[in-house]
Amino acid sequence: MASAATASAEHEVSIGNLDRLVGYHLRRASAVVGNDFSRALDGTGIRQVLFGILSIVKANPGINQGAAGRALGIKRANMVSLINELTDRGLLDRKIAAEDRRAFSLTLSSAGEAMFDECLKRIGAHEDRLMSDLSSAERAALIDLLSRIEAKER
Amino acid sequence: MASAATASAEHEVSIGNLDRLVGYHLRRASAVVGNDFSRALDGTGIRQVLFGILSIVKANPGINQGAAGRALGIKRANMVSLINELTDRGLLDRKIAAEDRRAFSLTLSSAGEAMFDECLKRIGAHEDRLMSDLSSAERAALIDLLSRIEAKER
DNA sequence: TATTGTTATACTCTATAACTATA
DNA sequence: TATAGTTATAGAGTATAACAATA
Repeated sequence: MASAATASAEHEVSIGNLDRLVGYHLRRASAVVGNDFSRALDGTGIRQVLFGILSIVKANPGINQGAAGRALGIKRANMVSLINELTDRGLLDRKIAAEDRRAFSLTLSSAGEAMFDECLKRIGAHEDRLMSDLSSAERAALIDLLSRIEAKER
Repeated sequence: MASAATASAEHEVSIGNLDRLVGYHLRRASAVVGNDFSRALDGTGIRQVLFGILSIVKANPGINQGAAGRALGIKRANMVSLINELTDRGLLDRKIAAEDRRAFSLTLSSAGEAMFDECLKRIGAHEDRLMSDLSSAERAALIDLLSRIEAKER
């Protein structure tokens, strides 16, 4: 006894087996959040990846590109232009690492700190808005479930 | 009293505030699942988007490109080459819709049905593997939570 | 006028291979 | 030899604008 499809804007369109796939819902939910993230940070020029870098540099001052990229799942080759973008904008300071002259030591500039704080404030509001239908226990449970899937990376 | 970071491969790298952001974990988990999806369907030439289209056409025989794209969050312009790819490979049948001569009516060919079944089988195993640390209740709860976030699309 | 499908185009993200300079 | 950063390049995914045919 499948319940009749509720009359929606598009007449009777089912997504079929997709509806039971975690991967499909991850993709869609991630896209919804990503789009709203962009709107929330509109005018800052900061995108999801860039905020990730600011966050990891803030948490690990002096970290180098490779380690930051590894922690974020970004390939070294792709880190180059991202780090350039942030240093060119004056948000990151980059200097040759004392212990390893091949590496760059990254820190947030004061402009970077300010940008980080502004973004974090907006992101907090953005997440609260999108997660408004979840209790705080559900929100924590969601993060826990997602982390357990992330751990399956290979 | 923050607990000391467990000694991991990379020495003491924290992702900072990212760890409390649903959006970050959605991105990472979605990437992990997407990568494993690719490996699972290796050799079929079917990617996540393409499987989505096969699934919706199977569930809604005769649907047109626009409606399928709308249900999947794919722009009409981007549907064109995706549908071409599937029809060129003989997986989809496309014919001018009787009721609206502007539109194409899409159905799975028998090769498309076979491909869908094969993919669904592999995807089932892939999801079971990735979700092996979640109970079935947790897996259902996860899909429910993600659906509630998807509903926030605008 | 609005909608279906189309073309052209561009930007972001991601992936690989080959190079340099240091270790 | 291995690693840090770099360059070049390619393929996906996604976004917009403008057009023809049909509604």
